[in-house]
Amino acid sequence: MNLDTDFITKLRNSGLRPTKQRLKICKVLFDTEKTFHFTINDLVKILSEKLNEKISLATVYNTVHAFKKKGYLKEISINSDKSYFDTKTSVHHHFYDEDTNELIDCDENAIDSINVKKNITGKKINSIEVLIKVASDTQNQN
Amino acid sequence: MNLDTDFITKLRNSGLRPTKQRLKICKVLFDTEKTFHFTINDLVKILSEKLNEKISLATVYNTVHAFKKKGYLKEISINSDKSYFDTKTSVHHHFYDEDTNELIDCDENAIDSINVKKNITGKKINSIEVLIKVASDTQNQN
DNA sequence: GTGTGTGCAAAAGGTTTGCAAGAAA
DNA sequence: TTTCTTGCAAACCTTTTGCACACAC
Repeated sequence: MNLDTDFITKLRNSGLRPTKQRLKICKVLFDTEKTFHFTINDLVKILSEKLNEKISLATVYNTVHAFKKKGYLKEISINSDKSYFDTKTSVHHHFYDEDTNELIDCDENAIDSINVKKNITGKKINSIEVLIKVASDTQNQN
Repeated sequence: MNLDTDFITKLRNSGLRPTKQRLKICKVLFDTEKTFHFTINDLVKILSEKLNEKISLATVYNTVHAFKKKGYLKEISINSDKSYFDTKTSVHHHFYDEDTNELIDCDENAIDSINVKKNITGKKINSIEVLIKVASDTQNQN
């Protein structure tokens, strides 16, 4: 498979040196047909537990932020104390399951495009994102 | 003015003892015709600088969380390292000014009601909130 | 070789917790 | 007097930083 070569090219093209660590992280994040959500902690865990790769925390942070800056990752806002990242970088909406704290992509056509009739003066809209909070139908809320 | 009495009643009705500290915090948060956004740090600053009230951090956290639990405050999600709270507790949308990190309420009728055509099976929708990120029109992005 | 990237440990925020002292009921 | 609340400091967790060493070019 030529994935490694692809990643090397990808990194080089964006001015990032294709180091061993970055390639490992690429493999975890982009070597899959599916996009997914993760926290830095998730990523470190996957690297160390599943791949037995111990990449230092600082390097993981550096890499994730570098990838975000290059547009390979997106940071997502949910009520939380930590940052979530998304390997799907296009603008899209999310469900947030309050029972499980899971973040789920919303089908592209499940929500009609949103028309903002009144914007802030002198500002341009960079993104419009919807967060739909859901919870179990039967369970009581507290 | 009977605001103190109002707050005392409000607190008592929700099972919270109307302590000196909680009443001071009530005054800052609810003794105004306007709703507003704040972080815990903002609140501590207002209390200490403007009102010269030094309420311990732990107490402010306790109180804000108690108020949130009782539905007097709402926590808002934006890409950030700290929690924002909102004294307007009804479901509504926000602009987030990426230049200034300011959170601005969106006019109620600036966005049409959103129709979610496909929900997660077995879950009920608790809220649908839109975050519109804006930035200066002239400024370059990086 | 030069400059960039990595790894470690320490530091820095924001938030939570444990516990003794104080206030409300 | 019993229970809830406060305040302080320490603990915690996520994220950032400084610096020496290592690697990519």
